[in-house]
Amino acid sequence: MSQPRPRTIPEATVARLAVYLRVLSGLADGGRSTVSSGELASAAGVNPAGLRKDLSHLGPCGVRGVGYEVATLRRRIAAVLGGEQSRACVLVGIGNLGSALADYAGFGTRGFEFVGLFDSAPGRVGQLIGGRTVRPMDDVEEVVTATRASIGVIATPAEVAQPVCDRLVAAGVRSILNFAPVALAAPAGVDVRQVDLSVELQVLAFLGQQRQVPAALAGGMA
Amino acid sequence: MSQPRPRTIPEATVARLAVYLRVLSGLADGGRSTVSSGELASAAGVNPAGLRKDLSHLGPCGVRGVGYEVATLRRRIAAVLGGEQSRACVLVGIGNLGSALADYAGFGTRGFEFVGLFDSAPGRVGQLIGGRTVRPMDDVEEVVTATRASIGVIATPAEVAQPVCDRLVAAGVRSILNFAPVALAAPAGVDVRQVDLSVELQVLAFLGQQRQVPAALAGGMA
DNA sequence: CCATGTGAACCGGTTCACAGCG
DNA sequence: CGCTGTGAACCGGTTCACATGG
Repeated sequence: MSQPRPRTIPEATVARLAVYLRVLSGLADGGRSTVSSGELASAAGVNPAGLRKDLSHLGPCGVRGVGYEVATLRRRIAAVLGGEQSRACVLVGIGNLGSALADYAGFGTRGFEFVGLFDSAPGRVGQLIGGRTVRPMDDVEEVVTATRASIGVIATPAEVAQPVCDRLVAAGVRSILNFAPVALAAPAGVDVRQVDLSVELQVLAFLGQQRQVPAALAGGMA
Repeated sequence: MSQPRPRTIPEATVARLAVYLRVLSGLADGGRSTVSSGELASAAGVNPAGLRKDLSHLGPCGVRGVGYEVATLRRRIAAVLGGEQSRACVLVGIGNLGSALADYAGFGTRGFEFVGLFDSAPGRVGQLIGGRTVRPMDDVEEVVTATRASIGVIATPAEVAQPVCDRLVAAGVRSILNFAPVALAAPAGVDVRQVDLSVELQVLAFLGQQRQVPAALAGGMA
């Protein structure tokens, strides 16, 4: 309400705040009332000093010599992430991945609501997924307009991702999470985030293979 | 075969190489024989200079004044990523997300083979997903040993992810891709990569909300 | 002449060490 | 005395501008 808003928060920090929020929710459910940076950091898989620096972006919110109050910190982070109000999302492409996303409870509990599931395959339309009925792609503009959905999730095959993106943007969507393996072009003012599952696996495999090579070289190089 | 191996490649570069590889495959299928850094960069969604720097880690592989030969570059990247040989993976947790992963063609075409799908729910065992039969969790050690699978993918609920991880590591898995929303602890020498779908959405929502605030402040601050 | 390849500045983020305070 | 909060060094990665060479 007033102006104790921190000017800006690094994107990397925002991503971790979301993780802390999840851990804090678990702690709160377990009845814990306070945590130290060390404990919270270890549960989140990060370095304690880094965690404290992350939290410093919200202004002081711990008690020196003691730690952080779970309930307070949780509320504080949720407020900064904008998690208090619910946000309407549409999801396009209800294949295996789309169904997984529609069903995933983690979204609902964080204030994201899928107000529309869309697919162009007649066979998919009408199916009930995560309590919602899949609608034909033709309805997408109407739903986006009616619900003022500002977030769109694309889980279609790569070939149709760009046209789907264009339609979403034209209908008023301002943020897009893309699971299709193509780089999407969108006008300025529209955020696009890319999640590429096979890239993750490829990086992992590379690191694994790297682990071997240096060991082998150690003998030959010295 | 010889030692023209670059000493080391930044992880961020490895991730992008995987993307370039996909784009190049598409270009090759389309019959293209050469590309410039600008064109390839735009298709991959990155900056041209950055792309050239990425490729420089493989040693010179373009023709000045012309561009890159699609087939050659493709083979070169595939070789560096180790994509020539097929790698055995096991996948634990065949819910919606697990099924999506098992079905995803993008893995197979990049040299990843799921040699075992596992779930502890008796109802899931025996199902046929992506051409493979789901096996009971009890078989996991046997399969990992027999196939020498070095990569494990976890798509279970958060509560069981850590014990599953422990079993995989004990059985010989050295790299783990974790989709469960918990930080996994693993011994040194085991790589763990975390993919958190709801975090991505949360970051996107935050950026979207940020877009509004500065605009509003502009009037009040001046 | 044009696009690659790269050295050098630049930037954001991470780590460290310690000052500050309950 | 312990844990938070933070300024300063540190590091990896990105961007830029230009030298290099077909």
